[in-house]
Amino acid sequence: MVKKLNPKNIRIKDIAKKSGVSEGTVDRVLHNRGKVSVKSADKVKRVLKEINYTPNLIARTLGKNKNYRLVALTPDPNLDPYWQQSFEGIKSGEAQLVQFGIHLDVEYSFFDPTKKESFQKAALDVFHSQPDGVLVAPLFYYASIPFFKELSEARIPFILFNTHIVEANALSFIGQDLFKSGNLAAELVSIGQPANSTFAVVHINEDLPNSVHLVEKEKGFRDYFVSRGNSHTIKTYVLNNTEPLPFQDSVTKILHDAWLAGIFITTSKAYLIAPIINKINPSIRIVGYDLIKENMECLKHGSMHFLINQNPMRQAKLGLQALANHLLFKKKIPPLHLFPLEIITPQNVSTYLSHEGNLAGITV
Amino acid sequence: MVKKLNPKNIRIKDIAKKSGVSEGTVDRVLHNRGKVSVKSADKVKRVLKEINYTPNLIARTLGKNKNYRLVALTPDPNLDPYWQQSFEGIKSGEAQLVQFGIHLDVEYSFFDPTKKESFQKAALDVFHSQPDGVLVAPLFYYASIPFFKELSEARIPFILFNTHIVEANALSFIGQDLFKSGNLAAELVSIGQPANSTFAVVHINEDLPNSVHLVEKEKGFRDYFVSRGNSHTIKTYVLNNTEPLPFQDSVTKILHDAWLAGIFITTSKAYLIAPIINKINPSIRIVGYDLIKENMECLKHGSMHFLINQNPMRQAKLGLQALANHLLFKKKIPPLHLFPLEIITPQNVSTYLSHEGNLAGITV
DNA sequence: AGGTGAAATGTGTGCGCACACATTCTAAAG
DNA sequence: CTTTAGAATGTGTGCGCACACATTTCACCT
Repeated sequence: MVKKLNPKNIRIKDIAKKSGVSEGTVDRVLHNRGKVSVKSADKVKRVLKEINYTPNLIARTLGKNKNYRLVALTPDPNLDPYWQQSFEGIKSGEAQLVQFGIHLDVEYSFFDPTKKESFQKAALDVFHSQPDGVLVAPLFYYASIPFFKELSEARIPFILFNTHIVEANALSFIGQDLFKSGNLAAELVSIGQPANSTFAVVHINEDLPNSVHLVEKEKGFRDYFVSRGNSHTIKTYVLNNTEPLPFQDSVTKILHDAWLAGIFITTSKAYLIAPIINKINPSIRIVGYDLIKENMECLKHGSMHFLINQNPMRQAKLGLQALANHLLFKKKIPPLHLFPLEIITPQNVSTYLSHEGNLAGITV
Repeated sequence: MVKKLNPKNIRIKDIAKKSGVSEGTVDRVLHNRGKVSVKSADKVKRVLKEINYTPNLIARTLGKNKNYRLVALTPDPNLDPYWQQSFEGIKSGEAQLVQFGIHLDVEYSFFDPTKKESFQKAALDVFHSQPDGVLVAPLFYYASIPFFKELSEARIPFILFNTHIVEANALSFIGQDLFKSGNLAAELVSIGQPANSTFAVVHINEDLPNSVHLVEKEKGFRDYFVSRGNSHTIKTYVLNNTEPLPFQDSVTKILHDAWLAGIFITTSKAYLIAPIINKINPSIRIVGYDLIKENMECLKHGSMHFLINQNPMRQAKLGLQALANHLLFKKKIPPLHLFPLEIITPQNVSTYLSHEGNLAGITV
């Protein structure tokens, strides 16, 4: 095997030697710890400028014998398979970090994704426990703003995922551009469809005006047709009661309302609608969200045609890793990490499944 | 900040204490270095069984003062934008590893992707340099088999990407399932199209019988229609001369041959065809491969409708990281890492672009 | 000149592992 | 009973960094 001593990497020791001071002084300059004379600081800075020092991130974490305590503030995974996947993503990120000797104390604070008050209570708990970092899916705009203000003031770093709240001033947002997501849904629902078709946007089981993310998707959906001067008709429906019988009734009513060419469901609950629709009129194209087991069944059976994958698992996993990168490796975190809008069809769904999980490496 | 001493992680030292032997003995047992009495070995093994020891991968690399020399055997990036992206992926992987203090000597051996002999020569060079690991895109089946045999015998680990050669007995393959890729292309080209349509498969600028990957895609394409008992007609064309004039001629001939509803181009060269077709008959749907600049232009202008992203950048990056995981971290590498088949449309193409590159973390 | 305190600077240690090397044990030979 | 090779076992060191702590420097005062 061909091997040779590594000549490349520059250590603090090298900088110290080059600038004629001790390692301690270099360390103080590098970290702005003060207690350095102007003269010494200059010497070190000059050397730093001429060579390109990149600290060894691995060595940096070595001496860390402290445990960071992080809290994930997300909807209760037991209430929704979507959030179940998100939960698994955090677990998976945790496990990966353990492999590298990084033991995080990850705690959870769950809330009911349909209840604003539940979120508020959970957020309060999180703040009182004063963690070292927070990963949060801020589903409720107004309820979350004061929480973020508190965190900021307490200098507790936090990362948003799933729903972007720009004013939060978070360390980073990880998720998708929901407006573009709506654009894409519109494209998928209308490909190969005749002019003058009618499409429906259906929101299921949510407090629509308070749910920015759903509104954003619909905006994108409508924008697609408007900006292309298309002659299609778009209708919006909100379904709240998901009890089987009244639900079936409302779905049937939608179909009687107009002859639809396609339906766009803005949540991961498309599987509740698809089979009903399909029985009545199998030619209606249905576009939904997420690789939930039930949705994939519909894809396979042909009662649903497209899914847009929000990849909650990877979002959460990345969120946790970003927090670790920030706290332990002191890496710079990009403030925005937008995921691609993944299109799932009956033909490629299987390739997304085998791919989830087995992410074995050293990178995002 | 809430912190506390880490109680969790078990070190070699702990195992040594628990089993009443020294760290050295534990180390010898862990790595099968021999020179351990049966009695001691048993004591250690018993402890190992009861506790779940996971070595700290970071600490493992710390003492490594050797440089591993890796060689990437890929088509010349200057000859093709697709391979340019692959090249960038390797570079990016390298940079990421440097951040963690891992300095790899990555060398390159390029070949002409259209010339078998060029591959053979480059492969020979690689073998003679006796690297510590190889990352290779084995475009030519028969030419690569003896190369892999040599590597195996010399116990040089190698990873395949882009094209899978099962018999190679590689450490791992990273890429896509090309048969399924053909399935997907068929689905995309036929969605919303009337029954009894005619579709064309077009191979561009390749030695078809020698190019397993293209044949596999066509098989998948045809299989889709056959297995669904569809009444469509499929035609195959091979275009070799890409000089503007004769090329335009052959494309026009294809269109005169039959009234086509859609065309599937099996390489990343769809951009050569799309504008020509679009001018003659803009209703023909075109499905191609890869986020090459030229292809994306066609998407935006509407002369192309779907791309399947093979993600050469991430394939190559993962390949390099897998090699590092194997050599440095001694992680187990999954023998097959199949990428999802990503569907690109005019509406989601931008989300794939911003996403490339800014992969900042500690994981795949 | 000697003393003093704060500022500046330097030194030492540990993180967990791999591996080189030193030491101890054991059994057979003398 | 001693010697000795060879096996078995134990100890020490370095990787690069962060941080605690020890030491030096120096201006200023008595």
